[in-house]
Amino acid sequence: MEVETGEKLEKLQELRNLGIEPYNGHFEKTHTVLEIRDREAALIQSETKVRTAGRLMAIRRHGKALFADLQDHTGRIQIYVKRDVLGDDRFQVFRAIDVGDLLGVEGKVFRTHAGELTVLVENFVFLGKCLRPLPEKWHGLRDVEVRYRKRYLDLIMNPEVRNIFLLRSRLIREIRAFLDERGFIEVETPMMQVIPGGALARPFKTFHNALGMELYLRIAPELFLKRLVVGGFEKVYEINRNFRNEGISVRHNPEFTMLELYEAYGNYETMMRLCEELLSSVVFRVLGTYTITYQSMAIDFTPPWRRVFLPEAIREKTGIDILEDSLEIMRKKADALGMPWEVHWDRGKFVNELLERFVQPELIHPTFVLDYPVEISPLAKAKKDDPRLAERFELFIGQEEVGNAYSELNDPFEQRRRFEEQARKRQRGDLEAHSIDEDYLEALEYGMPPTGGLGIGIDRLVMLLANAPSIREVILFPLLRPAGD
RNA sequence: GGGCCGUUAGCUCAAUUUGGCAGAGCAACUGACUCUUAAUCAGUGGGUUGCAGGUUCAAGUCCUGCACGGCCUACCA
Repeated sequence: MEVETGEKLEKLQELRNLGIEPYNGHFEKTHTVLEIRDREAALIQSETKVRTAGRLMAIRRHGKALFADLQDHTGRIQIYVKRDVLGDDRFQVFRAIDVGDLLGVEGKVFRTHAGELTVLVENFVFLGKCLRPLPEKWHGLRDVEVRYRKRYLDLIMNPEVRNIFLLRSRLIREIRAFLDERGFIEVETPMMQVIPGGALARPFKTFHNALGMELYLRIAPELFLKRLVVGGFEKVYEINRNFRNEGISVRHNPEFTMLELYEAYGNYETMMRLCEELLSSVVFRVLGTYTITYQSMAIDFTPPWRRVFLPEAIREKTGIDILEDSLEIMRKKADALGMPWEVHWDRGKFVNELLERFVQPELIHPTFVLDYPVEISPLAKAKKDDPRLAERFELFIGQEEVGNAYSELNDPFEQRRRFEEQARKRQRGDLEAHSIDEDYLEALEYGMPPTGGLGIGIDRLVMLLANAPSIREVILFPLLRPAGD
């Protein structure tokens, strides 16, 4: 162990000499810190002895007495330790107690002359030794790399970080409550898949030894959830991890959390209404308001939300008609706009680029973008009045894509044609193109009802609500390279 | 993948434009102190300046390479 723990090890021995086994403590709480604060008046009046436990975050020694700050998962409270109250022997123990140690205390609650709510310690149980110094008490832990690598220290030291993850937990709980109330069933589908499908992305590959076969970590649960719709689960959802073998950025972590839900007899219109209701009500329940500020953008979740038609929006911004213009014309117009393009871009790629560059920056308030080209929507139903477009929308909030939904393609013949088109792209070297999934096609052949499906990126939603500039601030353990020495 | 920036004590940070004995606060340790709360007062210890080379009489500082991280960009739905 390192040098600075040497003194702490001596204290560990000192505790043992005083008859305390530092790692054998047991203690049952009667109150959390928050409960003590909430019930202060009654506790003081009835002179109730509370039992609470936590980590010592500061110690202020005063000779024959000391004050300390005890932190649990609900907050901090001051404790007051007096030799008068504990007696000489037990007060001695506090000579060997450090900031960072875990302690259970029992005593009456009172207010000091300075007005600080305090537990007067009459009994205590030592619950664990901290052998390393905690980061600085005032500035906390700032080093971003250390914060991510040692998230436990980040959580101990920085309450605003703890709050982000509490917010994340509440958000997910509210989403579940909303869907459960509406009769959705939560399910879990495979993370390890033989054919990674349901999205256009590169997968992680792994290997099953006993079966002697390659497997992929899922890039989406979509095709399995739709198999369940075939099976008669008419309303299903899954909140779980997806894995995509792509770049890391402030908006991308290789593993990230998605909500996907499917509703039989729905379509993208019903998904739009559901999405609007779900997110606006969940935001309101978690934050108590419909309006937030994200990175200096004022965002209003009050429904109804704006709807923008993608071909129209692009035409307005660029003069490009993504349906009528040939690739050649689109390239010329892009040149005129000063937008760089590449030879291998097809129409779908062009649309994405145009959307991102010219439309997306204006999508601050929640906005549905509708009418995506079918080429980039291989699992979505085409529109009846214009088969070049899919019954699909994406949801943008704060300039970020947060959701994606469509009327699910349930025609097995058409789905096969779409897969075959994707396979051609794949053969041409597009590693993100979808693979042909025969097993899924077979499921469709048994008949899938008309169905609406919706996916929502949970991490990005948490970023918005927590005003977090990086996805790493909302993922407890974001992926980092191993630390070098 | 490319560009820019960063890495100094356990933590937060200093270290003259233009190389000259590596410092402070917190934490730790010793002592005083029974209402303090960034407690206070007196004292003490603590560094392979991310790693490896190079230039120089002399490198935290200049140069090269590497590692890790951050931001931008690219890739990416």
